[in-house]
Amino acid sequence: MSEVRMQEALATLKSSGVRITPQRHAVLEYLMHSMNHPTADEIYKALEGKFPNMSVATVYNNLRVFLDIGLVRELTYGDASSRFDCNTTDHYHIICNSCGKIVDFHYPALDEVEQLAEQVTGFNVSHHRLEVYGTCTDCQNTSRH
Amino acid sequence: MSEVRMQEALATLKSSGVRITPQRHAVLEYLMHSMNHPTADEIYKALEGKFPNMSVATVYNNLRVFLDIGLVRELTYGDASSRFDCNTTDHYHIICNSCGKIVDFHYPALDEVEQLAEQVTGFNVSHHRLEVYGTCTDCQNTSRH
DNA sequence: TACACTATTTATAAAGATTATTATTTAATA
DNA sequence: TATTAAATAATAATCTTTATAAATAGTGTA
Repeated sequence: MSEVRMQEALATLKSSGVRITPQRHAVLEYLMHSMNHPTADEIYKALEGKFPNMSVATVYNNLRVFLDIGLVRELTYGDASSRFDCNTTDHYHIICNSCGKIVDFHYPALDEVEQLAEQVTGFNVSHHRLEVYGTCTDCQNTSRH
Repeated sequence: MSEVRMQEALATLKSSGVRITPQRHAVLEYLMHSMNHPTADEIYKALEGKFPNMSVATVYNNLRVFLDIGLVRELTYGDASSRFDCNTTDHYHIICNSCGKIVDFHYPALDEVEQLAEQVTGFNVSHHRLEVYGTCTDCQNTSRH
């Protein structure tokens, strides 16, 4: 979104010894300005005009790099494509059963659940994921006809 | 697990107009007696001895049937294979980062989260999913060397 | 029990997402 | 500018799941 975050991200990449290629820059920029958690293919198609020769593998490679450095998060849902989220602050997602739209929402991190799970199972807990499902306002309206 | 549950499941199938074929019976039985949320491929391989000519599609077809009737739940994790859980009572899963083992644990359903998400986003919430990740006791021990 | 009807199975191909491979190109640094 | 390791492009391969069509087999009925 903001130019500041983009500059910070570029600095993080540089300090990690990652080269800033035009394709890499474009993928990162698209992610930063995107509000809808795009898939790898959506990114690929969006940049097709600017980079007619770009390979899908390049998109995946760069997403992997960003993941490793912690610039983006991967959202995986079953057999469908992964989606990528450059907002790495603490938040959860609510997903529309009808159109698949993903919306962010905030909620105090569920530390209790982690603690209870740890006690009951003996696991050494690292993190958790939570998604809420439902029907978004748009789909509620269209189905009202 | 118990014979009673198996009989109930068969009755549910019959009353839904679903035929009880040997393959279907075997897949259901394997799921019922399985404690580790198997993948479609694991079920397929496990029944290979008994049904040398069985097709993978048959396993998927039957799992789909069981899903539709509500006898099993599908657990999807990114690009890896889906896993199937015949325990349809309210519970969550904790997953080992190291070996992938899935263990059940109970926790009061997170109604508050659903309510808050509904208020904040305007969605009409249907359900949620939550998974906790960590290292299981076995993997904690083996890594201690 | 035999028949008929339709669901189910099998075998195979196909789709779709992601990864692997390798030759070519290019960014960063001296 | 030259060098070198990293990144890209093009392609093939892998893996899970679904689609298709012909063959098989359950189940109700005569």
